Amino acid sequence: MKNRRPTSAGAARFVPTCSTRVESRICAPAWKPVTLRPSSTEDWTPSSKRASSRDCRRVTDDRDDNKLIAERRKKLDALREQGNAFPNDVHRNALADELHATYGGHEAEHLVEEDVEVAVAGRMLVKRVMGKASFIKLQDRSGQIQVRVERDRLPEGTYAGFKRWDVGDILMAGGSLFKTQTGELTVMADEIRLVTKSLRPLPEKWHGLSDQEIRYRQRYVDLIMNESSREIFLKRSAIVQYMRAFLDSQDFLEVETPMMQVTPGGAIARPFSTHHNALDMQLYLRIAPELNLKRLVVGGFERVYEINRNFRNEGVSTQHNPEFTMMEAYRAYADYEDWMNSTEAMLRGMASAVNGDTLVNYQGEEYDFGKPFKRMTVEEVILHFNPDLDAAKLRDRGYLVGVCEQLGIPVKDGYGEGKLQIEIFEKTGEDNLREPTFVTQYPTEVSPLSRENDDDPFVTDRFELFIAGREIANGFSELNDPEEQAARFRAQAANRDAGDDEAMAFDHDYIRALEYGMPPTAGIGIGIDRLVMLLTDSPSIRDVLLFPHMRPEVFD
RNA sequence: GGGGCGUUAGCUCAGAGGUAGAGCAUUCGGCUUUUAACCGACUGGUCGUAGGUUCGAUCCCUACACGCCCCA
Repeated sequence: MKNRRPTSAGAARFVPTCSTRVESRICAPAWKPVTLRPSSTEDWTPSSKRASSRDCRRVTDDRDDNKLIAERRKKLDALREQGNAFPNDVHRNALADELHATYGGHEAEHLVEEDVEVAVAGRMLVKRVMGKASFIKLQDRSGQIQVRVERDRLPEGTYAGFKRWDVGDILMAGGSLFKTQTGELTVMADEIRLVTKSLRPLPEKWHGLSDQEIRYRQRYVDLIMNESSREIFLKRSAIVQYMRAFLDSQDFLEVETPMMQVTPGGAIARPFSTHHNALDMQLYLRIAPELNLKRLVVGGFERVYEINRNFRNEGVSTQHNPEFTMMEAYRAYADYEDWMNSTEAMLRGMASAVNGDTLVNYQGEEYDFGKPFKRMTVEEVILHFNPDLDAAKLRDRGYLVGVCEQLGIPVKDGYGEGKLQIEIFEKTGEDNLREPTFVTQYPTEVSPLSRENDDDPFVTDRFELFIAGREIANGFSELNDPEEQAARFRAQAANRDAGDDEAMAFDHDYIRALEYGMPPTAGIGIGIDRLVMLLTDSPSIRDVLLFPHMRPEVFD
């Protein structure tokens, strides 16, 4: 494996730090159930301001001649005639799920006696008109609530207007709670407003939206229609929150380091380049934050971490997105074994917190995060999956070249024994590492930033964590000998001169920083996107990215 | 970069070398406790794009675009 922090791919940057109700502005730990306070800070102001002149602008768009949209535009035109078609004086005092939680268990008669007045708002996803009365369902960020709309309970003319509203429109309804004959908690509306007109029809109510391309390109439609998709991104947020809380509780400092770098470093990967006009210079988007984070350890921030985007100019696949999210953490006075232990503890706690179980089901397989993770060296993995190989010759270049040829692995002149081992490991081992497994003792040759093992300088004090055949984390004791690091950079530079455009550049300032002295330190990188895939049973990285990279859509 | 599959109404999907179909949605009518509400009537299409073969192509062929999957 190349010396990158998790090869994690893809990621979405949308990482809300607070999953509690926005209104309350109170963040709860992700792994605790979020409690919703009934009738909290959202008050409902039933007044509606009358239209100002600016609202009478007629905005028409004749680009789309779709009948369904044209019909809705006409309805919007009528709304503009009547006043402000896009009011912003709408307030609610209840969320759907909070009402179900609080009143769902109440007896129907009891509920009537209580006379609970609520104001709800959301997108109308169901509309059933039965003459002079109707049932609708509104969806807010918490869930759905049914509303009964009766002509004779509303001001004159309101019901006639309501009948012209469309599924997809955003409404506000005020009234008291009751239960229908089948026991469904429902709001009996004595006020109802069309708050925002929707011009585009939603997908069909039963099959929903299944077209993958539209789900990715128009994520907003996917989020409206597919609860499973909403759940993935809620869980993604909970995962990141758990990780932050885990690190914060151990006194780690969260930092942000540059995305734009003069010398991209910290990983072996192809960068994106860009140009700074005022300075007239080429800049690169970072491929990893590693070197900057270790500069901070030199500076005395002994425990730091960053959760942010990396960019790698490589292929796009179910496992790779050009920009992806990585957590990197560095801890002074610790070694790679400490990081294996805390990584294991963190993932165990995370699985319980996020999924309620240490058993993780992924694509038909089950992995128990509750059991101790396996630990094997690179050479042990190679021998385990290639039992015919001669253990005594695993560091014999000629022998390894022969093995590679047998396996159909192209061998380049510059490859040493370590690189050849890793090629064999990747070809025959990685996919088969299903149960959570720490693979240790990566060859020094492919680990230019890792500390050599004291007993065996052929390898470094480094590990990668594999789950379901995929690299989830990469960590090591950091190389803090500036002269050794300079020699490693020179070796990389030689590779670069030999035509390897992924090889690391010599970073003079990083060497200078190490020359001031970096305490013994160990670091880790965890690919957030792949972790989210694992914990949400998602087969493609695009499923866990809100806006995955796509070729541009053609609008004609 | 290579290979396979796909692209038909707003959505979910059928379809066959001879002027294009269903369900839902829309529109109109009916209906005051529905649950994919129901009943009746209507409407809706450059069949991804561009060429080619053919008397005739949405269907066959080629290229391209976009997507999904696999491989490098």
